[in-house]
Amino acid sequence: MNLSPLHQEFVLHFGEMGSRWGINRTVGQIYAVLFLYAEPLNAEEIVDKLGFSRSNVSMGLKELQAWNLVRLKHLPADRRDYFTTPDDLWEIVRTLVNERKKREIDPTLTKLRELQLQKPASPEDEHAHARIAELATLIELLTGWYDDMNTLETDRLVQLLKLGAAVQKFLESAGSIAPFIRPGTASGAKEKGGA
Amino acid sequence: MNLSPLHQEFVLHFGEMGSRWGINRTVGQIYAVLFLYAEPLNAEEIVDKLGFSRSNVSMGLKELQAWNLVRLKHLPADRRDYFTTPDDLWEIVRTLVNERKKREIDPTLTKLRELQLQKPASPEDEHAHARIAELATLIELLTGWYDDMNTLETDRLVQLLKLGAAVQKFLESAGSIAPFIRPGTASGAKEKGGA
DNA sequence: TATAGATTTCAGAAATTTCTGAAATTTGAG
DNA sequence: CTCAAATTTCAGAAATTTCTGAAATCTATA
Repeated sequence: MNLSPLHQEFVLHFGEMGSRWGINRTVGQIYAVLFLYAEPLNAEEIVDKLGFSRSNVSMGLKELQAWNLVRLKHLPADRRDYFTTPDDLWEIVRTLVNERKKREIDPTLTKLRELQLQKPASPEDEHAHARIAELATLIELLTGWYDDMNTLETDRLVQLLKLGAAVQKFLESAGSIAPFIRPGTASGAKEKGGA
Repeated sequence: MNLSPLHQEFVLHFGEMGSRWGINRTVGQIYAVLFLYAEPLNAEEIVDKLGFSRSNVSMGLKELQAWNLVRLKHLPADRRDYFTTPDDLWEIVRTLVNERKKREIDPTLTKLRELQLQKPASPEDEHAHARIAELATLIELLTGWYDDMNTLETDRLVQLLKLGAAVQKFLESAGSIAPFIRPGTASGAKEKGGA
């Protein structure tokens, strides 16, 4: 590995973590290198730094592109592809969450809705049905909230995050507010399942 | 597979998704079965329903316990272990997020802090350092916010989620509020990286 | 404390995923 | 259009993960 100790340690860690996420070690390391360097890198440079085969790097980059996690750049008078990660970390976070939602949540929601159409054929099915409905409602509430937050400008978002639970203060005086919320949203949420 | 069509379809889906998450197909399916049934199940019943080997089920249950995702129950005059998932879905969500945070975020934050102590040895290291610092700050902001929200009662949390981006309305009138926030928090956050 | 039922452990088999080198394809400059 | 550089594809090798059956361990109670 052709990296300074600082770079190397970061890259190795990201590789490890990569496998706890959906992506694999190689992809994690490639991302880490791109993340750390100010300048865009081409595939050959990544090969040099990480010591993977050229084809492996190619596949890794392809996967990162599928995740929208890297940007493709071109330098004048050089037809190789160069890659970077966005400078703005919030852009990265948004992409990451969007993509994970797309892969890990949305298909489940679709499936749950589909299952809700099936006619239950036994008391056990009835119960499963209720459970599935509850789960769908909850996921809709969460993803609806997320989509909503995602429309906020970063500065606003950061303001809210810093506010944290203090935002709750407003809810106390919110008897006056609740009525303002358009009623037909992800809201329908059960008041709390029937334990 | 010894399951009604409804159960089976849900279980298979969860198995698939399980592998997109950190857990594997088997564990996902075991969880799915426990989630759907009102009554606690013992290992043998799971073997019967899913057709895995007894030892595989044993390992799967152990992993689910390590994730805190199942509860152990005992029936009178029966010394087998019975397993369920919590009735309250919010409890499940909280556990899930807590555990993923513990496994996927916290170790990275620790590592980043550790790397920040290293002395940069080149201009490239300087840049990497800045990047790492920025990332650490952002993660601290997010996890700080999460910890904060996690202290809220479920009802409050749901209220806030339903409010969604509308909560932003308060920020407009928040010149008056910002000062109230204790200053020494995850807040220090850079105003927005230096693109 | 002996024993039968329940659970866990573990080494190797099976399955899956990742990685490579070689060959094929794409691309742009001349 | 041709050629050389750059990238992608792909079949099989290597590595890793998952799964199993058999043996070991644990545990409640008679």
